[in-house]
Amino acid sequence: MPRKKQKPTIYDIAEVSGASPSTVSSVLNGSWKNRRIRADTAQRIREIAASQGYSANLQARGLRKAKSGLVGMILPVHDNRFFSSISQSFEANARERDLCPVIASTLRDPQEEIRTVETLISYAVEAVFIVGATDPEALHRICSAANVAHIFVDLPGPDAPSVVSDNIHGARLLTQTILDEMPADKGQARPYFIGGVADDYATSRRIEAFRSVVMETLGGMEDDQIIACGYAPGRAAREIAALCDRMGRLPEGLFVNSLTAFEGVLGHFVTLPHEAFDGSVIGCYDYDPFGAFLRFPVHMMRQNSDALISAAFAQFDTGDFSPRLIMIKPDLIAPRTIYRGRFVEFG
Amino acid sequence: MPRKKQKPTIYDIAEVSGASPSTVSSVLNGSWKNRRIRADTAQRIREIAASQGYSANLQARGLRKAKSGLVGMILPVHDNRFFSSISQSFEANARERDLCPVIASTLRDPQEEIRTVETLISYAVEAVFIVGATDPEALHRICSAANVAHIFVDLPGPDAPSVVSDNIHGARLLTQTILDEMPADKGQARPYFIGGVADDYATSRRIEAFRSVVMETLGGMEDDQIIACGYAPGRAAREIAALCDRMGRLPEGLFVNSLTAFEGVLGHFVTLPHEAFDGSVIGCYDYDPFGAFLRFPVHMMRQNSDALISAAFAQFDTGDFSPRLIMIKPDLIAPRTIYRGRFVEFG
DNA sequence: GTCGTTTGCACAAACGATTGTGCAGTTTGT
DNA sequence: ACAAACTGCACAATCGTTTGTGCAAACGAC
Repeated sequence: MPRKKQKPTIYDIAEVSGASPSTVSSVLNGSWKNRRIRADTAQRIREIAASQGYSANLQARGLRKAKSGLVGMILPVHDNRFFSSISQSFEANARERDLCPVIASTLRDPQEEIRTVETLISYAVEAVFIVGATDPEALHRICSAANVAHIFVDLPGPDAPSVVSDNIHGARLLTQTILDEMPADKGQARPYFIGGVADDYATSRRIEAFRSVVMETLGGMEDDQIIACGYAPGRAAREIAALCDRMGRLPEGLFVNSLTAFEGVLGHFVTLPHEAFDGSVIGCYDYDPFGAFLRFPVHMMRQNSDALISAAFAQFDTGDFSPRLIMIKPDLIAPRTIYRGRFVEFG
Repeated sequence: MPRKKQKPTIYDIAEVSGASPSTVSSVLNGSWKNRRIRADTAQRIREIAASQGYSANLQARGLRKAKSGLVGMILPVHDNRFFSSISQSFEANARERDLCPVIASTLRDPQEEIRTVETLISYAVEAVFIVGATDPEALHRICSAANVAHIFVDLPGPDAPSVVSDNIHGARLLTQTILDEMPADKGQARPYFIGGVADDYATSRRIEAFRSVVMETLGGMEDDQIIACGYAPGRAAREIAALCDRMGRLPEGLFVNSLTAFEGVLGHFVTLPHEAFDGSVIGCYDYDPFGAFLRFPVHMMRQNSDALISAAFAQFDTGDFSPRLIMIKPDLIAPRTIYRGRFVEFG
């Protein structure tokens, strides 16, 4: 019932105010000083616009300026601790720059990634942030053919800035922590790495870091200490069970390479008596607060999603989209089980 | 290096093909049959468009058609299990309808909600889905002033369709389950409700349901069995500690009204000996899989985010935006602790 | 051979903004 | 008092689509 039915345009305001559409436009978008519009004219127009409930049609503006005010991001899924945290940072950063964030999940489907990026480009987004892409090359080709700025996050891509987690640093730190906390007699210790796919970008780096720290610290390591059995919990559960079986106990150190693998590991751990954990140090690359509810302490690496996105936007701000690799260190989260060493009370 | 520099337009295609822009347009958007374009002309144009890497400028199209192909959703935060799951469903539903989802989080800030909805409207979104709004009235006014379809989700709003979780049903079911599982002698039992804010939309309904089931089943209930102490874990921890202190044991039944309250409750529970849980049944309204890692079983209600969003889109599809309240039943998740009754092994 | 139909497309006007340019009137400089 | 400079705005083109309308040529019926 208010006004006619459609949103007022600058033409409506122009008519009411007696000014021309161009004057109205420049007043309303702030360019009126350069256009030498009288201050009181501007004020009058602004009042009329407000009273009519005017707001710019951003599609028209976008069409004219060949910019949309939109900034796109694609990621594998929303319902995941890491990615939803990425989304949250992305929003904040986009809004700080007066951009409207458009976040799309592509379910790790290369075709869907391509379609989605094409759609974003058709909306003339000012940049595309590509998080955890499965086919970075294809996306890069599309974006650069359309001359659209793009930045890879979490997984590096070709010929464009990439902001990734510093897996080497993180894995070295976690491994070092595990080794440090291990019982005194480290001579014969055989720490294990479990989970992940060996030629994944992230996993391969972590394995490398794990191996080098173990070699440096313990002086030796064998290949069977790496169990890259994928991400499925069930598989990890079987592998850890088999391992414990062979060793007759838990390994002195265990580097679990993902939450899902950790879930599997836990599935086996619950079958073990409490003392089983006494001589072991557990670390998990990736973070979930439920770690605080476990009966034994876990060192966890939390990927710094905030820093990843902030760094990506910082790069965006520079306007320089030449290739480079920016590493963000993840955070080591100290064990924080709420069972705080009172296990004995539970017996 | 490919082509000139900018994306080709229908004019470019027109020039190459020798057809007029309008012909190209109608071919490329599918309206060519009604316009009596020869099939082979259409085919030729389509091939040229493909070879030039044409894709429509969606801003221009949106401007012309006064529709954008965008559909907006606002929600409090991304990094939350429930809301990120909502996002995931929203995406899927939007894409099914060939709409591009724009999801924005507003951090429970009424001003931000308003600004965001205004922005979405300026982009001519085809509808706004409003999830968990803090100021539904204001948002309704804005949308209806701009004549934009909107649907409230999770928290009802005025004068528009609302799809909400069936709190009454869920809370009745959870309460009933707790009471059923309680030890045989229910005569003197005093189940408790803890967490939430009593005049919240959801909490008030849940309290009402809890109360009525308790009255029906046990024949009586006192006001102090409702401890609506808010959502902060710390507060819940203190309240449950004080309660246990007064009673000298855990209550026979406990209805925990949110994950955060549950976190607080757990903080106290870890100080209790294992036998303390023997005579108690715990339920939590809201779901987190970490429940599977606890030493005692927990009945959890999972809000059905998929069903909520699907129902909202179903309503959207009808094109009928008159007020109505659609209730979605949440799911009761059976206890599934991975400690599967082997507690004794841990002593 | 004439007169309606149909076919196949081109023309041009929108959509709502932005922005380069033009042009009266007023002010300033001398 | 006359040119130069400045003020304050209006005009019109433009961004890339969509879509109502117009108009020749081909076709059909008689």
